[in-house]
Amino acid sequence: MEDLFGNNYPSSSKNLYADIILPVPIPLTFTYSVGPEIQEEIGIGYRVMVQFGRKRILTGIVAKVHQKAPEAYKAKPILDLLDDYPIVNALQIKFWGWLASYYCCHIGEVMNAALPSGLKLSTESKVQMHPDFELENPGYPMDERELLILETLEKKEEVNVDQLESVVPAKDLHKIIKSLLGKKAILVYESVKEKYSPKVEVRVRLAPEYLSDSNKLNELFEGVKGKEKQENVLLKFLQQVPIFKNAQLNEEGLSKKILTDSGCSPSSIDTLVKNKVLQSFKVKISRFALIQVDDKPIELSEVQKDAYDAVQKEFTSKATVLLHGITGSGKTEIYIKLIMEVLESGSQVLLLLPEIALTTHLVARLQKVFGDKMGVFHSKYSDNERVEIWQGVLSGKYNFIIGVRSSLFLPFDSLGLVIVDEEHEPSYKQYDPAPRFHARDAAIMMAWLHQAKTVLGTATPAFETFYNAQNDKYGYVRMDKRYGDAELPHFHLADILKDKKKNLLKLDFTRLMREKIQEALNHQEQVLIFQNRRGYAPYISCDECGWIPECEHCDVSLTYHQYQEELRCHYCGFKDKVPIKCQACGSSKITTVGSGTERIEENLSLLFPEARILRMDLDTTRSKYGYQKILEEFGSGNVDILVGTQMITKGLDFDRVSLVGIVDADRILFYPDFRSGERAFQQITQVAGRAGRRNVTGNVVIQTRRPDQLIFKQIISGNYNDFYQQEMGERRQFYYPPFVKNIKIVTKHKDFKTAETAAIQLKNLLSDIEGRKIILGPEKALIGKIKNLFLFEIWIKLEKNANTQERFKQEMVRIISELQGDKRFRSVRFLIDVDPY
DNA sequence: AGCACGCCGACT
DNA sequence: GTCGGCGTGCTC
Repeated sequence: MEDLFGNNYPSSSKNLYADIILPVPIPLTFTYSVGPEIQEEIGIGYRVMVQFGRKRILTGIVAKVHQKAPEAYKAKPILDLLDDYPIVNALQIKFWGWLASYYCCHIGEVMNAALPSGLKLSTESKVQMHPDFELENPGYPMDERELLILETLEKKEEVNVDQLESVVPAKDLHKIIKSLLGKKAILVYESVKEKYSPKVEVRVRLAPEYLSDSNKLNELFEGVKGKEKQENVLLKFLQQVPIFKNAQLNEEGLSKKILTDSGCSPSSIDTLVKNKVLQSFKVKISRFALIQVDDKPIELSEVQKDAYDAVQKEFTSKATVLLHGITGSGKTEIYIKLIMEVLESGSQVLLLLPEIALTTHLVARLQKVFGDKMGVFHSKYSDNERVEIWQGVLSGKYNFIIGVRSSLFLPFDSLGLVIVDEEHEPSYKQYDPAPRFHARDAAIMMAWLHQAKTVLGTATPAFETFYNAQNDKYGYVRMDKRYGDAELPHFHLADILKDKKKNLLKLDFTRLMREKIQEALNHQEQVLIFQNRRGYAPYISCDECGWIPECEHCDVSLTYHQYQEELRCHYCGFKDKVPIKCQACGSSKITTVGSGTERIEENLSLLFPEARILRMDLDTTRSKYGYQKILEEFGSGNVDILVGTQMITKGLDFDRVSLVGIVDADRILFYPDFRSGERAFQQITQVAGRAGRRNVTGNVVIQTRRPDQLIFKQIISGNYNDFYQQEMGERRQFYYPPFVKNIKIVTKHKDFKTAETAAIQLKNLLSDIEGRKIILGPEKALIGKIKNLFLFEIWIKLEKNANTQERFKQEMVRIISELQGDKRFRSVRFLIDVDPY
């Protein structure tokens, strides 16, 4: 409505408030008042700028709009509305709330994890001289440094705080600015700047008048006759953009870069633009190259078709289906078929993959099928790229996202299907920072919010998942035939101790392993060697007294890195020189103990000097494309042996691998954790799955000191169910998940005693909470000190009852915040990990 | 978390 | 005397 003076007021101005989620670790939303200018627009999911505390200006997300004025305080006003449309939808806000409550963290922490930092805003403090202030007549005495700043400000309109650091030392700057503020000599204000800058391309097109009138075009060519450069530009343009065939094409234009790349000079293009022959314009472009779509229909085999039908059938009664298909059974095709179906119905699809699987051929394969409708969300991408994917989901450009854990936070509004591939992967659980969520479980929740379906795919289901399938909570589809009927590999157990006694163990390799490798090499077949430990040697030790160098800040031994000739702590990055003498007894007999991938690689080159060997671990794949390079190299057949960590279990699908060797199975098996058996089964089965080809049976050699272990029999027979049954017996007996719900609490403090006391106190308080439970500890954590902070752990086992769990968590959070109020424990950090891994 | 306020020790 | 250490309290 317009008043007499032409001012515009919202028709129904009222007292409106908004609850804002702010990126701070406080378990609340904050109520701000909504000014009349933005009352019409504001809504859930919009970004706003607010002042928080005395100094800070933050970006927040509107969680709720209402008219209830807060009673205890006066709400501050929202400073600014940042968007024309909500950047986060209501389902996401619900999802955030669920994560915060289920995983016992603050909603601000969820917000921090969810939004790419390009969508949070950067506040840059700017300084300017106070309009009423006169340097000649200051009104207050000014010291020298204050005058320096004022002089700088007089020269320029506005200055960034950090620019003043050149005038006055940074550490004093704050004080001086504060003092100047007090003297009303300057103003400090925040200017908000979007960090996100879309990538733009400059394009040119022909001015429209030439399009409709062919005479004009002829005239044009007459006109440029003799002006060779310009003529060239026009010809190249028409060659690239055949406007005679399709006039529409002119609208899209042609990238200026294409013209300059084909030999046109930029200046001649500019001249044509200046003469209004060409028009120059800018378009936002995606950072991802378009890939040709392969429109061949995918063909499912009989087995795949059956499995696909079975999944669909399960979906009629269950929202979540476990697709239990052994390695090489062809789950990917089933995914593709399911995805296509959902996309055609107009819904969105999310495919989650573990980090390391995201650089493999699976992505390329899917990209071939889905082209640029598919967005890839990777953790190695820059923030700009993440924002682009975010906007792409928002605008509907991407209906299908394939990505890591954090792609769960993208602004989907109509998911129809979520697929969690390699569902058993422990890396789906986030530990640091909060929210400590499991992507598989969160995905199921997310799907539920959208009334969508979930497929959990794996060759070796997590016990929790299989348990749910057994109890009819999830649907279950099994595929136990390898694609193309490839045979399962032969397993061999090699006894490390026996060989050692007979002096047959050479450089970590048993005779059997060496023979099998030689055999494969003779047949020109490829070999994978698995060692789940990177670096050269895990530690060094004194032969005389057993002394082992340890980190000064952490409770771990230092790892020996041969390449840099140094000892390094994998927890805090501490580095030390390699000692020449034992610091305990003075002996100079210091040797390396154990083997990492680096040493295995070296050993192999000594044992098989003629073989071409490559190593794949965190150290050799650190660069953006390091991983792909190694895979390509191996795939090309120029490599005989690939040594690597977990990584080699993912995405390798090479026809020429006939042997898989596991250097030290015990390392996987005897990890002090109730899941070690499950994990060993998964890992060994996964690596073993890489062995074998269409018509030659593969071999798997497992080196161990305990070949009698039952688990090996079960792995070898591939009998997941037997293994599951037996392990579950133990889990039931000793109260482990899935029979109980686990919560781990870690106390962290620089003082050992304080960390311990806090944990003891907490345990006592927790014991009084109602409900059936077992509380273990506190115990010093496996690694008792990291970065000079001591760690204590409490493990809670709760009965399987949603109400008990809910109540327990609520009480627990209350107790912890009370405990933090105690001045002894003020600086103790309490980390809550629900469903720890 | 981050930031201010306030209360103590060791310096020009 | 003040600079700066960090313990304490609060943020709509």
